Amino acid sequence: MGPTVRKPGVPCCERAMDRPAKRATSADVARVAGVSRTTVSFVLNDKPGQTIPAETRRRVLEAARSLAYQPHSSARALAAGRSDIVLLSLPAMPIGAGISRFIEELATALAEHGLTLVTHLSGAQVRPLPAVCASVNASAVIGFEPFDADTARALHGAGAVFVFPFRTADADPMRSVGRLQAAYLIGRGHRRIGYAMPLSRGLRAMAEDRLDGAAEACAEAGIDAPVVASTDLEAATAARAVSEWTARSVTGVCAFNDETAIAVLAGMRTHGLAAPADLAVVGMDDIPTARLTVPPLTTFAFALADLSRRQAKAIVAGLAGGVPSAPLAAIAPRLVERASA
Amino acid sequence: MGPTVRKPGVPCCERAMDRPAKRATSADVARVAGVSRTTVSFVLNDKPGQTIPAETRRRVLEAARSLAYQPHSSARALAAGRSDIVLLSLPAMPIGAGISRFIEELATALAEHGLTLVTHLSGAQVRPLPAVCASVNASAVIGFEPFDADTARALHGAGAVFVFPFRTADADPMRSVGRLQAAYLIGRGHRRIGYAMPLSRGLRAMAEDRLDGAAEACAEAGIDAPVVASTDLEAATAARAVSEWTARSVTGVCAFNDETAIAVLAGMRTHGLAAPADLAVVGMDDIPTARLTVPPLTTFAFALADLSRRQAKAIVAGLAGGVPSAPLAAIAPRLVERASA
DNA sequence: CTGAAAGCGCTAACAC
DNA sequence: GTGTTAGCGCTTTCAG
Repeated sequence: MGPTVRKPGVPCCERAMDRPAKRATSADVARVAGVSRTTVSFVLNDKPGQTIPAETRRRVLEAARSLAYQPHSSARALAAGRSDIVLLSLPAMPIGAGISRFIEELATALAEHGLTLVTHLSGAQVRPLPAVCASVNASAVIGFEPFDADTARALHGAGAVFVFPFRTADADPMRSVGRLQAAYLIGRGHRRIGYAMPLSRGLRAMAEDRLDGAAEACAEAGIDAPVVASTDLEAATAARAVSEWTARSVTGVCAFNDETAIAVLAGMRTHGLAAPADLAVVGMDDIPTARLTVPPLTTFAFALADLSRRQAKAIVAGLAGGVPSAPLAAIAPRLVERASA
Repeated sequence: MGPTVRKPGVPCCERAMDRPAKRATSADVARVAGVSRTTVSFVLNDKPGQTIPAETRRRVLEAARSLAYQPHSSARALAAGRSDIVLLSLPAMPIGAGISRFIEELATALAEHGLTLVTHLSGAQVRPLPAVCASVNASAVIGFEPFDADTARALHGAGAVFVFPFRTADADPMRSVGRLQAAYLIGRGHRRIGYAMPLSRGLRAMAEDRLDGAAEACAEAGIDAPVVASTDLEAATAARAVSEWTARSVTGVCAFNDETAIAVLAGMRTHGLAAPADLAVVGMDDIPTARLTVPPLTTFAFALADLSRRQAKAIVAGLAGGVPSAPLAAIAPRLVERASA
């Protein structure tokens, strides 16, 4: 391939500077500003209840800037007894634009309160969450999936002050997606519902919850529980699932998520079936490519935008010793109606 | 929706225990084991060159376990002058199964060396990387995208010892994807290549690099530079791009990534065109749904698996003061041949 | 209003 | 081999 011309100024694989460039400490700032470290600490954190002369303030700020002073987070955490880190644990599932956006907004909202969000992709092999939490010294950890009792205990033990799974006592977002999907289908006159489970083990627990929700909706409508069939993201496998459904006269299927739904669509294609006439399918997530299928996928999506604000608020309140706000429970997916159901 | 039955033992929105459950310190362990803190530190980190009696070791370990001792990471980082945190900066793009897997493996490889990986989704609004780096006190930061000089400098200033963008001096993986895509098409006899750019601003820089690679391949083959058309993930927009290509007698198009490729396929459909006969399209990433399109998408994918091992190795070496290993450069996407080109 | 002093929990020279 | 002793950089009472 040969050496290519590099854009100037773009370092590639850089080592530390020869002399590790000792970071300026708060003592340095104090010296330059001609005040004590205490004063520096006060103005930099603008401690309430302190009345520092404007001139002194200015000098300190000026000194800090000129030295490119960056408080040492570990030292601060050690002294203050708490870090400004919030850890977000993400399940092993594709992170689409929706979730990215949620994360971005959550990070922004948290940043406004001086908190830093980092994420940890949980996975089978990876370090357990409590260990990561301890490593980064997180003050709070947020989970997309509920934590089991052991994990929660360990998290507390590792110093995490609060734990905020999305699932709350009042409502289970996972359940509600299944519920909403099934209810939508039932509302369109379907009396025999199918459920497309992912074959992937990692998604199992979440899928089971969603299925439960769908089953609840069926029960309430007085129809049979969903006919469950599993599939991976392979047309052939999905085709088999489709056979099961048609054989049992299912007319509408809730897919675990959009990817699964797209697989179902592909499976239908190999049978020469078309949605929604032959079989209606509804997905979940509204992934970017959901509108590019034939027919465009009817799906649901979490309104992640305001969720992020609420989560941020709850965490800040929690860290401040308050009680997490109740509205956290009121998270429901919204319908994105297209043409597949 | 009504109250639903909760699985027992699954906490929902948990506050810290009433009494914050003072974590055991190394002094506690020392007391219980009847030794000094130094000894505790030695056995717990099993410091090389120390020869501690097996019996003492056992007592210390036992005491640590019984107290559920967890070293305080901030204190450790402060004293040792370096944390065990590696920060991975991810661009604002969908994280598919491939990247997830890469991250998981990277985390595992790093964990084997006592390092903890956390990730940060970079985005427009979000806190700048150096700030996050400082907050978590990362020892190293890895980027999927290259860092500009300012960022790199700031990163060092924030205490990050090493910076390892994937792009190296010898080879540019981004460029090479464009190159490979175009070369593949050229190899199949196409003499007039199109390039599908994403409309999304965030992807722009990456896309430009890939396009450069494609242009290089064209130049080397002695054919015209790619005909560039932009599209978002909407069939109508993509259809317009397709018109541009067909109007300029393009017969094969390289798409920025699979999602863009799928959009192109959708755009072709609205024109009644079929791949690869009317227009060949090749994607990049091998996203899960790439095999579910009609026709299944021919695409490329990074062999992330061994990349992760090499990155981990390089980082460990770098942290130990060594020189990052050269083979980092040799990262090339592999072809996933299906039917769209 | 500002400074002195005491740690936060841990590591690492250096003695014993 | 193990304990003693300094700090790491910062926050935070408590005097001045």
